[in-house]
Amino acid sequence: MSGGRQREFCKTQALDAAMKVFWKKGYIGASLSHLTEAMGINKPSLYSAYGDKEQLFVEAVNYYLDSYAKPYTRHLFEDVPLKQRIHNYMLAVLSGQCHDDTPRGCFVSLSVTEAESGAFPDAAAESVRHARDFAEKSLRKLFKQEISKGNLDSSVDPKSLAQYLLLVLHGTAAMARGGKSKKELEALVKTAVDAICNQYGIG
Amino acid sequence: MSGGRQREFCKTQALDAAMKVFWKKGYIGASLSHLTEAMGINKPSLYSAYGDKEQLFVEAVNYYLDSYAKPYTRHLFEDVPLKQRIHNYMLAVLSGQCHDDTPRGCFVSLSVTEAESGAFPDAAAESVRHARDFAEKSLRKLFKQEISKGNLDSSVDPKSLAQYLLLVLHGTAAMARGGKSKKELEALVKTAVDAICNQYGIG
DNA sequence: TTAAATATGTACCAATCGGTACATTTGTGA
DNA sequence: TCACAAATGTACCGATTGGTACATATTTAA
Repeated sequence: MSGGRQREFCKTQALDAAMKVFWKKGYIGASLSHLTEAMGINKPSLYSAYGDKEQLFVEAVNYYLDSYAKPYTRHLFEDVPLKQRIHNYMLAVLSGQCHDDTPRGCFVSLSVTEAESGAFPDAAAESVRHARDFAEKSLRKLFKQEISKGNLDSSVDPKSLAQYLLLVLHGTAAMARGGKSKKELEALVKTAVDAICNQYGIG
Repeated sequence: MSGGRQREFCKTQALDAAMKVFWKKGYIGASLSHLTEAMGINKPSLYSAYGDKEQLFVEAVNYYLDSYAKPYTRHLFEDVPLKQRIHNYMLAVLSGQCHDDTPRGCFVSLSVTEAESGAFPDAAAESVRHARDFAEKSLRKLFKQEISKGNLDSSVDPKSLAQYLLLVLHGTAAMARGGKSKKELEALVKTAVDAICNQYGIG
């Protein structure tokens, strides 16, 4: 056991607060003043607990992936028809993009965009790419699985179908961020899922 | 006629350069150093010609709308079948999102997202909203027109159809920004347009 | 009780931010 | 040629940025 004064804040709770600041303001727009205020700590505590701004951001992205994004994928593997699983998944993600307790839109989609500004440190950009790829892998895994089970026609390209759904989710993320209501976006998602399922014969 | 020394740079050309900097780096990320360097002028010249950073941004958004975004809409009203018009329009916008001479993605979609960070001046946010609404209005106008012409079933909601297409374009903007190839995005757009046209009986 | 270890709070650092004062240069109209 | 108007270049402003030195407070191990 190591000696010394014990930390007066919960690292995970503070990380959650920091993540929301990054989500709201972006990496560049989130100043240390914003971060420390939201986390309820001061700068030396932040640097001793997380390293620096970039490492804090990387931890925030990983935390977001584990605590917010990953749980959505359970909808993809439940015991209901494929189309309904897709629908449930899409609506769950959308719900996260429109939640009252978090900023609007998708933290990862936003960060992918910001990472292209040039003012993004390497490790931060890498963590964002990793988070982005997670959803696509889950969807591709699902569709390959369904093809081998015979629930999905083998002429369907798992990659294309996955990318189409991600295209829609990037779209809802941008529109949610822009203020479009959850109800309108739900209708759009329903249209998009219906259209692609009819196209690919997913019943 | 007013006397005085004459400007040594072209206002439109400098504005084009400034727009690309905002497009690449965002409003907050585009510092005056970046801007003046790209524009080839110094700060006092910038302030005397455009006012301040915010007014320069507003002019940049308006310039982008007139010179880049609006010309795409001509595809919507040409003398070819409706589905092909939609397809041509979507591919033209996509092409602008993947052009080598400009940053990737859509300047407006990006700015709408950034405007929600809270650190966005009012006039800047307003000009971005105005630019965003332009595309939707064009599409809704088209579909209303096509319904009254009998080329589109009257059960189709012009607003929903327009929003679906914008959803797709916000999606391609995010994915183009994230590095997805133009070829892959073209295939996705084709899939999305085919799917919605089949759904709505647009031949 | 004491030494080492860790956390916290204050007060600071150089660099950069958006923006401007001022002297200089270059032009127009009389 | 002269007075005035406008653009440019330099050099600066206060505020904020990410980051840290250092003194103090609190803990464990000896």
